[in-house]
Amino acid sequence: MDREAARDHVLDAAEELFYGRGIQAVGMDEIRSLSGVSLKRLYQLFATKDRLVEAYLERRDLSWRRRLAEHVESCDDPEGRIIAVFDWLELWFGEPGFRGCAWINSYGELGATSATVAAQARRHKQAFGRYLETLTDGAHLPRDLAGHLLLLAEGAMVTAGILRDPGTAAQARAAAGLLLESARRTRPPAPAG
Amino acid sequence: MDREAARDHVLDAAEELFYGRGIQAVGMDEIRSLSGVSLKRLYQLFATKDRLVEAYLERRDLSWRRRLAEHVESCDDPEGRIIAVFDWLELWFGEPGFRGCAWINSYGELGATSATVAAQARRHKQAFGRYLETLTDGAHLPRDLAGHLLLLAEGAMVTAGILRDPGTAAQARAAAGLLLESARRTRPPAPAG
DNA sequence: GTTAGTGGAGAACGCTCGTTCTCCACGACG
DNA sequence: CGTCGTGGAGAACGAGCGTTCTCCACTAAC
Repeated sequence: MDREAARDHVLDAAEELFYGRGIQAVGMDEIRSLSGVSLKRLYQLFATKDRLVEAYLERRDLSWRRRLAEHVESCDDPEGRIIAVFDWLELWFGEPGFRGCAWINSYGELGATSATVAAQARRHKQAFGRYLETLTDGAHLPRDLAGHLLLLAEGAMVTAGILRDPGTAAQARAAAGLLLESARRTRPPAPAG
Repeated sequence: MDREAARDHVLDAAEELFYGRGIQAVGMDEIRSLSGVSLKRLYQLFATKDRLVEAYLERRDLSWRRRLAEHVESCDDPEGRIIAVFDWLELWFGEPGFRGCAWINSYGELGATSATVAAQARRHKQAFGRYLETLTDGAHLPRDLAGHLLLLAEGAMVTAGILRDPGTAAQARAAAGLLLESARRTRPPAPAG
């Protein structure tokens, strides 16, 4: 197994275990068992557990935002794209093993003791917020709306994780629709032609 | 120091440390140091650390909901009470040492490994949700609104904790105002008299 | 065939921490 | 005055875990 493949296996195992059970609850031995990569090699790839955690959050950030963007961009209507964010949340919440947002959970676990984890959570949420702004910009709607949608989406992630209520995403989408409608009223679309 | 006073001191220390730094990051020795209660006595009051965590979350649940209710009930207007929830969030977010919601953080840390903590987080959020329903009921507004407000409030707690943006509560209040307005439009207040 | 190098398996080390134990000071009672 | 019980301080124990080390099998070059 070459270096890249080993790295991927380790990160796959880390993501499954850290996300599913929490970071502190998972030992390096378990990462080894699940990844099939020896402890020696593991420490050659990631010098410390902290580094592995960092790489896990980093890789998940890229894939999470890519998956969201791919779903949203399958919709052509600018306002429809905004709603599509919440459709995607619903898909995500329904995935087996869903356990809330990895960054919210990591922040709760390590935000107070690890500046790195706190910064990664902050960056991830800022990136998500900026993405929502590109969507409201694209629909010629005020950026305030993006901020409101961010709060709704974050609340939905938390609530879906803790309450395990499958209706949470639909609730969030409904609220997003109402906010979008309010925003449209204050700034109607530019006249066609 | 009698049993009750010792118990209070221990819970005060536990709340300060667990909330401020995370549960797993704080050892029983530190609880002893800060509370001034000997380890022996501490274990007489709480047989295990798990029990202490349980008692911490339990007591904080009661005080958090009481503080919220006291602020909300200082307002007489039924719709004003709904907005007052978000005013109180702003006060809370501004308190020194604010670090997000204790239950969201605990759930992120221990939700996957402790059924007790997961259940306490769930109960706390359900109680908050029911409280919001009493407020929408009181204003003769649909319960859907309460669900939407819950998501906004949860999102605000998470975002304020992670992003440390002091404008978060105001954003949430503005969004709540828009949702309230939408809801009022669909179900106008009963005619006076 | 011998040897040097690589990598795997897992034992070992050192630290942290939850929990228990030891020892001692002190006050109450005979 | 002696002794017994209570409670405090903190040492000690045992488990878990991050990290390192040891040992060995295997391969390739000469």
